[in-house]
Formats: sequence, structure tokens, C-alpha cells
Amino acid sequence: MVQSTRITSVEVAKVAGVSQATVARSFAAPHKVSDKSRQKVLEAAQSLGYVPNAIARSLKSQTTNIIGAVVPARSEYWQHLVAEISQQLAERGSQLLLFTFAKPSEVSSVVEAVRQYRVDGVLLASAFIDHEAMVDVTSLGVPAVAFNHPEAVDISASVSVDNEAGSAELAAHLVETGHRSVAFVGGNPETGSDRLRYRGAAKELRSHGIVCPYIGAGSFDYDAGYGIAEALLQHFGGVEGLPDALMVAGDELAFGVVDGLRALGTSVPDDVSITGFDGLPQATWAGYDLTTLVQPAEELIREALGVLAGTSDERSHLTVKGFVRVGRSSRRPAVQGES
Amino acid sequence: MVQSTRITSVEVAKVAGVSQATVARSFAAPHKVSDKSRQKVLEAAQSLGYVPNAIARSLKSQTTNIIGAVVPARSEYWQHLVAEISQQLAERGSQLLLFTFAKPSEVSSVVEAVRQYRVDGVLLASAFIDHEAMVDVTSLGVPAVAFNHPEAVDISASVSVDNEAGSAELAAHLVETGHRSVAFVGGNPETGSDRLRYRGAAKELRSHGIVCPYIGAGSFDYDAGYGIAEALLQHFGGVEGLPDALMVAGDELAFGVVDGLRALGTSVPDDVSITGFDGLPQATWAGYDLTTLVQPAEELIREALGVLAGTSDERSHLTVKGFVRVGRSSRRPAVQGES
DNA sequence: GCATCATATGACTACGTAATCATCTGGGCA
DNA sequence: TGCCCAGATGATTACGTAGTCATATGATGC
Repeated sequence: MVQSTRITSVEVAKVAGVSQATVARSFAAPHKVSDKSRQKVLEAAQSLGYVPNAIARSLKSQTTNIIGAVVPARSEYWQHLVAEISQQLAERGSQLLLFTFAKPSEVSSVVEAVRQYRVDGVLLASAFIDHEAMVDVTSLGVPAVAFNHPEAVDISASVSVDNEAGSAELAAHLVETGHRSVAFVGGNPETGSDRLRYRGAAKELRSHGIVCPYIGAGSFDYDAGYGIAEALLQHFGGVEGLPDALMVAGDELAFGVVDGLRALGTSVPDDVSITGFDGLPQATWAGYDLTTLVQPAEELIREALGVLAGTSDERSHLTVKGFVRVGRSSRRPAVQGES
Repeated sequence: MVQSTRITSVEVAKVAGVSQATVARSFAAPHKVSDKSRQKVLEAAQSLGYVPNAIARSLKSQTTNIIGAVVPARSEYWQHLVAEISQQLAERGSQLLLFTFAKPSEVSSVVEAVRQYRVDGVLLASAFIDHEAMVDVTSLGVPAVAFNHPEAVDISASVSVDNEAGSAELAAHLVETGHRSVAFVGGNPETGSDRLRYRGAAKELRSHGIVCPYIGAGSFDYDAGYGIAEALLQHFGGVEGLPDALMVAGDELAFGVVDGLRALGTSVPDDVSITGFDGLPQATWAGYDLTTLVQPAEELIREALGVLAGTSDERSHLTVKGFVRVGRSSRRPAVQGES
């Protein structure tokens, strides 16, 4: 049943006995066509196997109905968000052109592709995208939203979770549940997320008289967390020296820290409480059951897409509040009488 | 620095003092242009901020350089594959138009979009895509590859891991390491993957005199696995009644089974060995350290893209061997003298 | 019955590029 | 010097659609 010749709106028009314009209108603006004509057109289209050509439409209408997303290839967090982005775009009838990069050096070629395809808007996982690349993207007039990168104030819109407040909330929760010493395990220190999450935690803890040291794992991935576990034990002089809690800068990183510590005989949460940040689906998996700050992915992306669609302010810099999810990776408050 | 007027190859030609055709050639086929002309063109393009329009190119050349992928929205396995697909396409200079669906009912509208955008090829996560949808996709003459769905013999090409052989290998490994009773925990029983994996396991085990019952979790996701744990214990009459090993039809499902059993006080692997299937990155996470059959994702996708690119046979039905990864979720062979 | 007007329709064109074809240029060789 | 050919270039056209404008159709009011 493969079409031998390309079926265009012209062929359909011929068969239906109307003009090409009427065929086009029957698909793009059905209300502008009489019921009778539309009926004839749809029948002809059906019998010929006609499918409107979105490429030609895009060229003529100067709008592709495609949103681009530029994200790191290997990241549980971004995979999570991409799933949400894709679903919301489908609801809006838009398409998703997905660009991934394994190394920052790949970003420039990716950006070039984004520009060539004339997408209607771009979502940028910008913690890893440098200033120059963002300027390049926006220079063609493409609306762009920097995701979790509020520093991009002068370049494009941005949508972020409130990293600092969220981290402070987590810290407050730890204090409330009886933790008196806390250390922060950072991810990639060059990202704003990392800095803000540490700052939020440190400020809140200081207000309770707790000094919170920063220990860097270098990146946000599982292996970095797993690898830092031994260094943590050394740094604190063994299990007994560990603080009451470790606040980890991201969930995936936290999974690694949890597993790394457990592999070294440390119990989580009995020897040390662990918190994460992101609210990944895996955080609810019983093996981790991570106390974490849940980013409201659905809301974040709705706002981001709103900016791209022009329904929100194009220069807005939005911050969305997350909420604390309490799991068993952090201790419950000690009950009076227990030790 | 936003362009007020759209810059086209015509403007560049004017500034460079050449024809539009030469500008087009300078980008699409540089070797067909003299160094001098190309130089002038590139300078002019640079100064004007010209970016070739891929939409117009696609319309004229009847090839979009875009590959579509239709996958379920929430699946660790597919997220894993999408990352790989995206990376390989980037290497080939192609783009990825990603379509996800949460429910099978969404597939038809997704397929319509695939057809409209005239993608050069489609990858289908076909275990969840019905026959009609696949016919629709291919009816426009778009090359399609069904992924892990060898039943689609008469419709399109397919690329699959050897489910049956892989499952048999896992079973053989269990027998070798001293397991004498094994049950199979299935996912979605309507998928070929599920059936073939059970068949491979059952056959191999039978050849060793072991009868392998099938217990269905209903789907391949974590929650299904977590939920089936209690039913498993009931079915076998408690921890003591459990078989030596549970072969689980997919990794994500296996994570759930592991966590569910552990939550009920069952030790993995001391009380029961668990194996998975897929070889997800999380299978190597120390919390699970799953014995599983690793699908060679890189190879699978290279083959699939090869079919789409026409470098492989378009009607080929390829099967790729996986390999067993041994983790601590299954017991090591009992040493002589130990119990 | 005629004028008026809203709606439906058709002819035409442009979106920006790449392929085709014809023309031109310059170097090699007799 | 003159001829020939390969490579470079330009003019032209088509890809399939949607918007613009003008015309046709039918319903309404007097």
C-alpha cells in the first residue's frame, strides 16, 4: 500500500473537484469551509492517502510548531524532565526536537542544528551551556528558556526551582528532626544550582548555630556519589565522626552516596541521615526512600512552555517553590526516652 | 543582536557578489565551489548572521534528515535507549524528533504527527504499538524499524535482542551456580519480549529437570514489581517456600521485586536470588547490583539506524546477542563444605 | 424584485532552498 | 595559436503549503 507518487493537496483538490486552497483550508481552518466541500475533501484525501506536509506548511507559515530541547545525555534528572516535556508538548500539539550532548564541547554543534531547524522555541538545560551558546541561540530571535539557570538574566527567560529556599527547607527539616551536625555534599561546583543549594543549606543551618562544611563530589552523577563515600569517611575519621546528616546536592548523586556508604558498612539512616534534591521517581523507590526536595516538574515545564508560547512574559525569570518529601533516608525525630 | 529581517541565501549572495546558487553550494557542497567564492560567501554569511534554513532545504530536497522515535513516556529502559539513539544520531548529523505516549490510545495521534513531518525514518518501541499503527506509519513509504518486536515480520524491519537465548543463558547461569528451583516473574504478558523471555528460561530449565512457573506482575514498571512481592511470598508460602531464584522479565521490574521482597524481610540474595533483563545503568548501582542480561544498546541502535539509512537490508529482521552480567543479586556457587 | 452583505471559493503568489541545465572561464596540449 | 574539456558559475525552476485578494454565491431586508 505504499504510495508510488507523492500525494499533495493539489491531487486531492483535483479529485474532490475543488481548488487547492479549499483543501488547505479544510485541514488548517475547517470552519472556513462549507460542510459540503469539507466532506468531499476529506473523502478524497482519505481515498488517496493524503497526509498534509508539515514541512511545506512550516516554510510557508514561518512557524514549525516544533520546540527544541538541549539537554545532557546522561542524567536521571534530565531524562525525567524530558519525559514531562514531551508529554506536555503532545498535549499542546507541538513536537519535540531533542538534542543531547555528552560533553560541553558538543553544545556548539547542537546549537547550530537548533538554529537551522527554525524551531519555535528552545528549552536549555543551561547549567551546562555556556554564555556564548545561549547568545547564539537567541540571536536568531528564537524564544529561549533557560532551565534552572537564573543567572541568564540578560539573555533569555528562565524558569527555576527555588534552589536556595528549597535547600533551606530541607535543612530546617533536619534541624527539626534533631540533627545537630550537617555536611553538604556538592555536585558540579560550577553550576548555579550547586552554589545556591549549598548557600540555602548553610544559611539556614547557621541560623541554628550549625556550621555546614562543603565537600565536593565534582559532578552530579551516581558514580561521583559512590566514589566520594570513602573520602567522606576518611574526612570525618570513620563512622563515629560522621555528622548527623549529609545533604547531597542532587538525587542521583545521593543514590551513589547512600550505596557507597552502605558498601563501606555505614548504615543509612542509622549512622547518618541523607537528603537529596530533585525529587526523581527513583527517590521513592523503597531501596532509597530518599528525603529530598521535590521539584514540581509539571509546573516548571508548564511555565517554561508558557514563556515559549508567548502566554507568559518573555523576559520573565520565574522561580517555583518545591516541597520536602520525607523518606526513610533521614532519621525520624528521637522520641523522648529513647537515645 | 536580534535579526530584524530574515537573512536568506539571496541576501548573502547579494553581499558576496555571487549568485544564490553559489551560496547554497558553499554550504551544501563546498567542494563544488572555488576557494575564492567560498571565502567571500562565508564572510558575507558571517557578517549578516546567515543560518541555512533546514525547513526549506527539506522541502526542496525531499529529505528532512530527521529520524522519529515513538516510545513510551515512562520507562527506564526506553529512557536509556533514547539517550543512546540521540547520541548516535548526533554523530551521524541527523536530528531526533521524539514522540512519547503514556497510554496506547495516544499512539494514533502520535503516528499522525510522524507522518506529517516527513521524517526520514522511524524507530518504534513496538511492543506497545499495535499492528494498525505500524501499517499507518509505513504506508507513506517511511522506513520503519520495530524495536524488540520480531513479530512485525511482514510490516517493517526489526532489530531485537535475542530474548529467548538471553533468557536461556541467564537460566543456565543460575543452574551452574547451584540453583535448583526457579520461578519467572513476567511483565506485560501481551508483549513478545515477555513471552520469549519466559520461553527461553523455561526451556533451558526444563532441560535440567526444573519446572519454571510463570507469575505475572502485569507490567514492566517498578511499582508492578514492588507490588507483586507480597503475592509471591503468599504464593510460595513464605520465605522458606521461595524458590532458589526468581527470574524477572525486566530490570526496572526487578528493582521493584528486590525492594518489595526486602521490605517484607526477605534477603536478596540470601533467601532468594534475583535476575533481571535489559542491563540498565541502574543495574550496576550497588544497591541492586543486579544479575541481568545486558542488551547491547549501542549495537542494537547502530543496526536500527543502519536499516533506516539504507545501509542495511530494509526487510531484515536482525537479532543481536546480549550477555550475562553477574551481580550480587544472585548467589555465588556454594563452595564445597559450606552449606 | 433589487440592493446589501456575509460567507465561501478560486486564482495567484511567496516561503528559502537545491537541482538542472546552460554558459563561461582557464589551463593543458598539439 | 587554437582547440578542447573540466570545473565553476548563474539563471531558472519546483518542492507543497497558506495567505492575500478578488470574485461568486446565497440569504436577508426593504
